[in-house]
Amino acid sequence: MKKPEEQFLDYLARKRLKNTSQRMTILSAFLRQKAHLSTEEFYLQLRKKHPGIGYATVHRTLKLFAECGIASERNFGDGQMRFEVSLGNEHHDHLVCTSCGQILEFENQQIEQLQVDVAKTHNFIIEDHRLELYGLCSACHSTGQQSVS
Amino acid sequence: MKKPEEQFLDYLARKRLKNTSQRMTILSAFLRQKAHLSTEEFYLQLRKKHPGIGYATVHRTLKLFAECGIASERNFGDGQMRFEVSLGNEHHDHLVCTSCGQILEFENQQIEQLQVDVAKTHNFIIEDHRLELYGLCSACHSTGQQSVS
DNA sequence: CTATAAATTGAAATCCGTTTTCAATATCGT
DNA sequence: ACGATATTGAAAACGGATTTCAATTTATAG
Repeated sequence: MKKPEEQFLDYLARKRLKNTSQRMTILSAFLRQKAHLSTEEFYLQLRKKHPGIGYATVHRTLKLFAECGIASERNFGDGQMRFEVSLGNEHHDHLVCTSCGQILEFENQQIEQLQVDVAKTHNFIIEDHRLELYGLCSACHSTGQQSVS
Repeated sequence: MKKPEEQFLDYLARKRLKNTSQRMTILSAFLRQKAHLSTEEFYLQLRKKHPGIGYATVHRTLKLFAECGIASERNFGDGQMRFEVSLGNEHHDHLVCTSCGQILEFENQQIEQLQVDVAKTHNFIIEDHRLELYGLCSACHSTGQQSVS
């Protein structure tokens, strides 16, 4: 498995794009982050340490990460695009807490297989898929908490 | 099972909202439509027969349908909100063709059960979920068609 | 059947996240 | 170091969803 840094640099070289300090700063911050942050949230985090980097650059760089395969774009229906590290983090689906916003990942090979079966019966070729369960995470329902607002 | 018309009128009465000709026109057009239309697409269709009805009214009325349970909002990641008749159309997931845009529905009870199992192991209470398979429908891959553009 | 209060309507304006524009700056191959 | 080319940050533009507002329609009370 190639390292994300390497894969990104390869991609830049292949596309004749340039290696800039902003891109490297954003990459290392991105690889360090754990949560599924939106562009806005990520930008606000980054700005604390690197106030010089603009929102547009962050946005463009996250898109580059997605293009070169080290990140994947996610959309949990809240109107914000989110990015997660995908390289070295194999396919998984999500549990999204509607109370605290926490996003947990899970894998289930049986579900994956059943999806393939469904596709087969509809003569459909799967390119991608998404499965999200929305509800209350353990912490939120055990405290009786229903909402953060 | 209550009829959609009835359920909508009950909802209006309960909320002290008014029964207008626009709302009834939109309701009957909505119940008649088969595809998973976006607000914009639905509005353009409707306008052919009912040019007097404005986009804002269509939008507001579709939201009312969702509130009262006869429609459900869907988001297939293309940045458009879509509505489908949900009353009398039990839970199902979707196959979305990335070439022609067609949206097929399917149900799979085994997948549903596995989702419940996953939730249980994470001590998570499911309120809702979404499963979408993206790829090429039968028609699109059998003709070798890869894109409509 | 009015009169009146309240909800609705359509057009236009606003919102809000995403994406693009553009002039100044930085990078990279030579 | 030079010159061509890509990148940057700020601000503008974009696109779909939502709200505003004055005019109109509906429902209720008299």
